[in-house]
Amino acid sequence: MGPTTGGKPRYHHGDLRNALIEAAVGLAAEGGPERVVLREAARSVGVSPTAAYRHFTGQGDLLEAVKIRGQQALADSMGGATHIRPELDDPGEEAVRRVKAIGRGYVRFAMENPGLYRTAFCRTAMMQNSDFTGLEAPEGPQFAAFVLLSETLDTLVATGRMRPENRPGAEVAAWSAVHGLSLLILDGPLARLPAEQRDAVIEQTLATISAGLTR
Amino acid sequence: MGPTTGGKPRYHHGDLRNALIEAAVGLAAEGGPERVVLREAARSVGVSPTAAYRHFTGQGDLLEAVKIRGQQALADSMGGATHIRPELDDPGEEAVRRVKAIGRGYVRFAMENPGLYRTAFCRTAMMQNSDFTGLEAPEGPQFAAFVLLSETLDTLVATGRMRPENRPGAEVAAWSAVHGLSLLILDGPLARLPAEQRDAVIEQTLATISAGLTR
DNA sequence: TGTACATCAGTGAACGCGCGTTCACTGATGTAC
DNA sequence: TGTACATCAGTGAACGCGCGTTCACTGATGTAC
Repeated sequence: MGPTTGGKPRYHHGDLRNALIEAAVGLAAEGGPERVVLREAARSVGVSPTAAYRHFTGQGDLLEAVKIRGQQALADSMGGATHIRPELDDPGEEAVRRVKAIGRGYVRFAMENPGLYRTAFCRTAMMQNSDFTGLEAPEGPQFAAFVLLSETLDTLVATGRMRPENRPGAEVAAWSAVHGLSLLILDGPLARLPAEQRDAVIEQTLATISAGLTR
Repeated sequence: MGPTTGGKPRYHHGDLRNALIEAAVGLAAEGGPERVVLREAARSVGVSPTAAYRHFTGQGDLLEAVKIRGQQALADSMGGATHIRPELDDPGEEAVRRVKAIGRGYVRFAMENPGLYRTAFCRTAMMQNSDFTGLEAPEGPQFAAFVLLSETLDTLVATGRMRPENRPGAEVAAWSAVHGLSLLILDGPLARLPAEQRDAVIEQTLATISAGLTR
């Protein structure tokens, strides 16, 4: 049952936690993690700030929830980027193509959702509580993209495109490249690059990293 | 003439602008860009907040100055990382070694100076005023590291290690990899990696990107 | 060398702001009998 | 089916905080004559 059933606002919202997160995601999309302001999220839902404390321990807790949503959105977007038919006949070619497609999806998401992307990678106090170290595939939908990348890299090995001794840590190399590229485009010197040159530089970086992985 | 000449504080500081920047750099080193607080910098220099407005248009201007200092510190650190004697006999080998050394210096600086590193790449309003687009070598000591990288990549081509058609945009690929790696280590999932594995992953990433550049 | 005066570089008090958070509370809901 | 009561989910006012910034000012410095 939705919160607005009946059309009139009710004293009990019904799904306030989610409504607050969605409002906060909207704020993050507009202005990044520093725009995730508890009072403003409450305001835009039409509820007193105090009400938020029934559902979150505080502002940091809300931000953490938004961060996870951002990670999920990134994962979803990247998943979509690899579904391009038809697949190439050669499975090795196909795996290489997929690695690049994943990277392209990553950078595109960052460019299309800069505030949310920044929020997905912002510093938070909760960080040390996670057991994800970037090397193994963890549980949870927000890590789906990482799993997708890992599997594709495995295929690279299985098809003889990547040497097995280069496999460990390959996720990190790939991730580093697209993450760094995204941030240089969003916040760094590449921000002022014309779209055409920017796209060329993205392709060049994807080519370089995939060539390195298949060395 | 230094500001503390004579030992007693004087009404006219003599070098307040620099003193404020240095205090602010210290704050940035402790807690990143959000710790760069005009009032606190003034406090630690022993001067009223208002005095800062004789030397900066406001907090953003001070932060910008700190950011440039951070970029300079990074450049200095990286420059030092390449000065390893003896050079290798083969100039091609030597250029490859230098590319990796530059990257290693970059990541090490980030790990040793996390707050300052973050500040060097933080978003500021001034950003769009710069004419540095990440493709050409600009003026100024804070870009020395970029110039160093460019020259080394040129050497890679000159010695036949890199194909000329891969040269354009190569800085971006290299920079993206070490920038992304640094941030994943500082703020991301790699933060909780044991030092040994972390170092292995750094070397693996440097190997991958340099292999990609010399494809 | 001395003096008047413009200019420079500081002071100190105050402002408004919006935040996160806490407090005592009340309206709505659901459950035991 | 009705009623008493515990519990849940909200309200509204208030707090302290520290920030960036502005205002009218004063002490120090340097320069023209």
